[in-house]
Amino acid sequence: MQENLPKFDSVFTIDCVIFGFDEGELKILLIERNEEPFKGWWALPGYYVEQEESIDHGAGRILYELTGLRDIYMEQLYTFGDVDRHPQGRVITVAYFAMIRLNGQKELKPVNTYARKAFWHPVNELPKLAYDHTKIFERSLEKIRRKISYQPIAFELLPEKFTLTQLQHLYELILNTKLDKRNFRKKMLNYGILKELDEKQRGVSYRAATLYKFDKRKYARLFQKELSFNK
Amino acid sequence: MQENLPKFDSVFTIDCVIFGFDEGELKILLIERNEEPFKGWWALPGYYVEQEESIDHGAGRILYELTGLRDIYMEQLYTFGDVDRHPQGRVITVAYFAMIRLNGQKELKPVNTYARKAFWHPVNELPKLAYDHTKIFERSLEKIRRKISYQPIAFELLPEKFTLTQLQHLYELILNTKLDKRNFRKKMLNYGILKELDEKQRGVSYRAATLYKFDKRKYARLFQKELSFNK
DNA sequence: TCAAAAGTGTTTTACCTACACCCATGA
DNA sequence: TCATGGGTGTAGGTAAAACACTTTTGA
Repeated sequence: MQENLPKFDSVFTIDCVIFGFDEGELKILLIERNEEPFKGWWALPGYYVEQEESIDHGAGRILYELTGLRDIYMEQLYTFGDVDRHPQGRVITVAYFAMIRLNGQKELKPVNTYARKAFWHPVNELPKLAYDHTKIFERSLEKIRRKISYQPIAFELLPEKFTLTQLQHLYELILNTKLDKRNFRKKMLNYGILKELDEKQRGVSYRAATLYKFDKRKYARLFQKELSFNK
Repeated sequence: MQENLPKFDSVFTIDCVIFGFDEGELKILLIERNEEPFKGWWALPGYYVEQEESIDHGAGRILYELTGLRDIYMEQLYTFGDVDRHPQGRVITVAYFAMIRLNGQKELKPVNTYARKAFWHPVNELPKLAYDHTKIFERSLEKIRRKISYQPIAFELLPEKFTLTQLQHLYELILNTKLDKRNFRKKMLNYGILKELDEKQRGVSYRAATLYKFDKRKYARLFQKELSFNK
């Protein structure tokens, strides 16, 4: 950096809101902080962006270091830049979010000692979080609610094979509402992005449900095209 | 800021994409830079965020200093943080956008000498802009396209009194498509957010069109409520 | 009287909504 | 055989899409 640019005591960080679905609950990934300020508090995984990395790269790196999770596709949510959001000075944070599949709940191992541990926490009973992380979380919840209403992103949270009822429950959870079973199934199947499998649910004490898979290619064709105003 | 926080040679800036509608064209506000790098180039109005101001505040201040425009409601668009986006070092920028009404095209007077002048430029024939500002502009155009498809934000660009045809032309311009006149009018009037005035267009050499006003209160009631998934 | 834009209605189609019963399975 | 969720269809309403002609005005 050349000298003729002003220098500020400014710091940027990244914070990640990672949603998962487990045991019938919507959860987010939290860490227990191992550093001041807010030592011992729970917080979103977040840390400083390095000088020589893009913020997208930083988001991936930080998530890995604090949780051991790798190669998660995250989307930028919003940038929070109130003056007093950090007790020690001016820290602007770029929030990212992602929805991921919890295959068998692998253990989360922070690589960085900055996090004492990382764990999944149900969104319904979140405690007070460090900094303005509660606000960041709330904004991300609004975001996925809005998004799920026009793109079936819920698949990202489900196991590879799932039943329509599981899918419906997830929608109901995220949207905090009840949906009509027949209408829900009709609509989902109509999208044409579900592949019905020959397989059925196993080990349930009631009629076993058909399993479905999500068809990524058809999904992309349907939802990545331009949104169009109705003529 | 306390000493125990790492210090980076990092700088944040704000860049503003301000849309206006004039002479039947969609325009954005550009400045001519009066400082290196890119001295003499055209760029989005943008500058450094100060230490003791929130980024929202910074956006308003910077726009005022570079253009003389005040009290414009801007919305955060996206944060751009590639490593090489600024030739002199690491600069992360938060982009904001707004759509404003050009009442009689007041002259734009930069308060800061950093901008030699500020002016409106049609979006269809934009030259190469400084930094990655072309990319920022393109992203903001996508954003208003998407947004106008579910919220009638086009009003913000129009004069207080406007005809339905003017409104339709603006939609067609932003969406880059032709719309059916009858369907367009039906849909717009059905929203119930337009007040028909007793007044007609004047000074045109054809049948004068009825003027309409935008009903802010009804608009707010309609579009600020929660989006709901269809049951 | 001509040019130019204003203004207007109907039919078809697609999708959303509401709603209730029988079926298959394991305990 | 019972409890539990799986699975299915139809009718009514609303909104979008397609489509063409008459009216008004000033030049």
